[in-house]
Amino acid sequence: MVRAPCCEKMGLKKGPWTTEEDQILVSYIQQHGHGNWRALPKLAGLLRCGKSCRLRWINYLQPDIKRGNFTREEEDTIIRLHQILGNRWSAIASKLPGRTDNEIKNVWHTHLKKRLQNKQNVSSSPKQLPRSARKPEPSSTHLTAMSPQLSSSEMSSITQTSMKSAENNRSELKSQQPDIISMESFPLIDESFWTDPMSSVSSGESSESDPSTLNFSIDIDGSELLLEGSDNSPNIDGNMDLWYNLLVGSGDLELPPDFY
DNA sequence: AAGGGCCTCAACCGCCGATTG
DNA sequence: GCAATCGGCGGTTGAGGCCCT
Repeated sequence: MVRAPCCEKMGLKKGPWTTEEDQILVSYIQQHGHGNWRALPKLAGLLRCGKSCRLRWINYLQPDIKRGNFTREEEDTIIRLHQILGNRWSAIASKLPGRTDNEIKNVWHTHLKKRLQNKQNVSSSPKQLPRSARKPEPSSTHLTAMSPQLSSSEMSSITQTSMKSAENNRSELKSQQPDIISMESFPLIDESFWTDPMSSVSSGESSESDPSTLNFSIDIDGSELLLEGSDNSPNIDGNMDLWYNLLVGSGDLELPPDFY
């Protein structure tokens, strides 16, 4: 049974790719596609491992790769998505056509992280705390399941640094509050949400009970999810703008001046 | 001009979930 | 059901270029 042993690295080349290797890889994939990455280098006549070939193709040789500096808009998008998704580079990359996860990861670590840190330092003042001080987690977001309703203390436990941790938190909450919330009533927003035509967002409106609260309801495959932002919440500050811009795609809402 | 430190980014590493036999 | 591989992901590394003194 099973396949040939994996990672037979003996005799395989490492390090930077030559133009000859690039040409071999490109012409092979153009002719045959990349059915099996592990078998590809052998079939193409490359002394590389399949992983190396895959990486080279995805990050550099693919025809629709966009080279060159990131635009300000792209950088802003990365920052916003990172606030919500955390270090899920591939998910962020999927929202930036022509950009790869590796490229985005690099630009984050070399430029954007510093940019955020600098702006936070510059915007610090006795009357205005830095964002990091006002927000416990960089991407914390207040989510409310439309039905059933949760108390504010219950909601605060659904604060997360990424969608992945959000899933974990919901699992935790489910185990703690089995009668209050179910996974079915609190659907996960993942990558498919952003492109899934079944998902839709209604425009934001102030809560009737609390005018400082802004609600957005999202229909995900028939399940309604409410995003709730409140001035009273230390976690929501700024994030309603993020949600709104990302979900509704409006450029009208401006991020706070100290955001960057 | 030299060289030391910093920055950038392509590539590698190791892990994990999915898939396969 | 189990074991092994595959594909994909995020973290890390290091060579080379750039900048500053």
